[in-house]
Amino acid sequence: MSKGHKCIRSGSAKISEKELYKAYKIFFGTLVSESRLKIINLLRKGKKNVSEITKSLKTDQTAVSHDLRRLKKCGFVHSETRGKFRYYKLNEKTIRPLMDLIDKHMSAYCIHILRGKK
Amino acid sequence: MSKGHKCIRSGSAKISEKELYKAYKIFFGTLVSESRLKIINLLRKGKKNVSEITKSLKTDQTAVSHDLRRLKKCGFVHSETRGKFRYYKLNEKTIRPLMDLIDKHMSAYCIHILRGKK
DNA sequence: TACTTATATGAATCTAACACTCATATGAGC
DNA sequence: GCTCATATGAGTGTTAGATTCATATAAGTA
Repeated sequence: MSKGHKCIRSGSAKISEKELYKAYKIFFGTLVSESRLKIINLLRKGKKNVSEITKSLKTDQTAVSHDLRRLKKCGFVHSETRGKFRYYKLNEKTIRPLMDLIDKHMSAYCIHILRGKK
Repeated sequence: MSKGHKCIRSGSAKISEKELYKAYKIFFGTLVSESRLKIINLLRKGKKNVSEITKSLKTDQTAVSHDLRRLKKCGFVHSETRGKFRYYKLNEKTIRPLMDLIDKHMSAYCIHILRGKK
């Protein structure tokens, strides 16, 4: 069991360790973006459609759609279409508690992270 | 309160929104690295010194030290010196539960993240 | 003291991952 | 057919970061 390929179960599929790390990379890479983090923090307050997000962040619709696509791909958000609007909402099961933990961590380490080296 | 600069409290200091996002970026950027994730996952099993980590990951000591420095700066790990050895251990308060949540998330979304577009 | 082991740091280089933007597509409602 | 809402694709420039080398510090040991 500890020799050879390590495999991880994801849903019904088996994922190699290499693939898992690739997924991690995409997942966390999604969060290294001010605009996507702002979208997440906005959606923590409740569901919003694309126009609302665009207006709220004072940015451009195309950029928002690109960001939402990546957020959705990584499971940060879910979407729901109503007429010509598409509403996005936070993944309540994992992402909300995760962001709450991040807040907690940041309130303790933010200054440390920002201060130069060491 | 909602107009003008938003400020966040971190420990005893006040942090502007801009700085907060900078910290987020550094924090998550730390996780977009296979080697650092491997270190974290290794330390989830218990404390290890630098040589042990280096051996376990079959890599080079310099690289490990660089990674540990960043992990420490961001509050992922703490260290404790014993003689000429330095032991690193996971931050139990926030990072362990955070990684547990990530595991949970990954077990549901990993395949989705890996599959091409959409 | 000098030597070895353990760990950290600094600097330089090379590269890949993004953000951003433009142009366009799709699709709903009117 | 037109407008609004949203998505997609492709191209480009920028930058963060991985990696490596050379060296520093610091503890233990002979």
